[in-house]
Amino acid sequence: MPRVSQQQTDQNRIAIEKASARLFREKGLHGVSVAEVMAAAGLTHGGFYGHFSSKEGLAAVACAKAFEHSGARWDQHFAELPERKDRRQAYVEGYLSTATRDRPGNSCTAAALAGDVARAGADAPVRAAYLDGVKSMAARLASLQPDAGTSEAEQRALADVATLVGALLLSRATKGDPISEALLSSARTRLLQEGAQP
Amino acid sequence: MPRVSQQQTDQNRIAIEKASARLFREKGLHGVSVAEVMAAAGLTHGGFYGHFSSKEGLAAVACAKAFEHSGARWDQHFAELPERKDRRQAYVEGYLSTATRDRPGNSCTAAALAGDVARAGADAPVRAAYLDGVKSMAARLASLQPDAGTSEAEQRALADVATLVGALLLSRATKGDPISEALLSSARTRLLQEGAQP
DNA sequence: TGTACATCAGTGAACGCGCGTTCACTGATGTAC
DNA sequence: TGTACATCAGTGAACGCGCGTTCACTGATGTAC
Repeated sequence: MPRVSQQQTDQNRIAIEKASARLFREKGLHGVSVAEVMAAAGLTHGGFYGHFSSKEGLAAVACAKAFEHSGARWDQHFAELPERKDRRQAYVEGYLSTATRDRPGNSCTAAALAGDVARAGADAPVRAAYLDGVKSMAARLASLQPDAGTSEAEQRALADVATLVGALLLSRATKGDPISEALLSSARTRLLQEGAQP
Repeated sequence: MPRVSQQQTDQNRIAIEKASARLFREKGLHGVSVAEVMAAAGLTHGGFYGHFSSKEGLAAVACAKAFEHSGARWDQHFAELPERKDRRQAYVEGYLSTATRDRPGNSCTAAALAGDVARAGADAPVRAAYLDGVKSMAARLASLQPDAGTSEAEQRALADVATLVGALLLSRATKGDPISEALLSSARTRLLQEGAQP
């Protein structure tokens, strides 16, 4: 069943992006094969290079889409929470939950890909997408600071990002031991105390 | 030149462990081949299975050794710093430095392997070694709290670990952009402020 | 609107390559006398 | 102490496998008339 309508082609591309955004977060950039991504999108592997120039290229797109999707979800959620303090609490508690820990394919891209991107070459396309994503996450957290708009708020937001990402990753890596939950809870405590201060 | 003395055999095993402890941290558990590890130890790949039952088995040993080595280095360093506050400051500043960021093969194992271990199966041998390592790192941080010995100190130590690991990983993943240094510096600020409190 | 045909999205076999692991072999080591 | 020989650590070729990527092919799509 070759040659498919333009509309179907677009849908297929979106399906590839969606599947890879999930699978790369779940299994890592080198833990998923092109064939696996294509199968998850309901296609066969040969058609991949009609949509993307390489697996590396897809990684960059998938990373960007994953960040965008999470960001949009938070924006929607925040629309229902007018108070800045409620937003911050919802963000921190949602992020540092066992539900988030147990669904890496569907949650924070910064945490899921940190290790892989840290090792990616300086010219790897995924680095730029990841950098953008981290910046937008930091900007979101800065906007949730009581003194949002100041450079102190930006600074504190960066420390928040580090604490969130570190706690989530360590919690995943130690899952099965009580320390996994303890890491989430102690980071939650620190961040919500921190948020109460100027 | 086959059959080597017992002493040489032991040295070879140590060389394999040392090389893998560095390479796994540098390139990830799946980013280094058995042949690469053996070559770095000055051997050929075939002899590997005389020392270890599998690559997975080596990963567990290498992870444990990497944690032990770092721990021992800090213990030595702390011997010269009698004051708890100086120790904490030295630890935080040493950890959150660009030198540490730029030498992943030689620094924090918890940060270097977090992503890989988070994705490793529940029965992967490396998980237990990693868990032990994180616990000993948390214990070290707890001993540096002003109220060391209390459960609050333990809690705070876990949040410290999360912040350290997150900041280092994100700093590596965003290297090349000023945010990389900003992440280190803002985490440093938070942790040293935090240390000043009860 | 209907028809003829060029286009091209997707298929699946094939490629070259590197991987983890196995194994027959080698010859210095270490032991038994 | 010296000799004969069994042991076994390390070698390097080979295995089967899965990967990223290529490509000849297919036949519905979309266009030109």
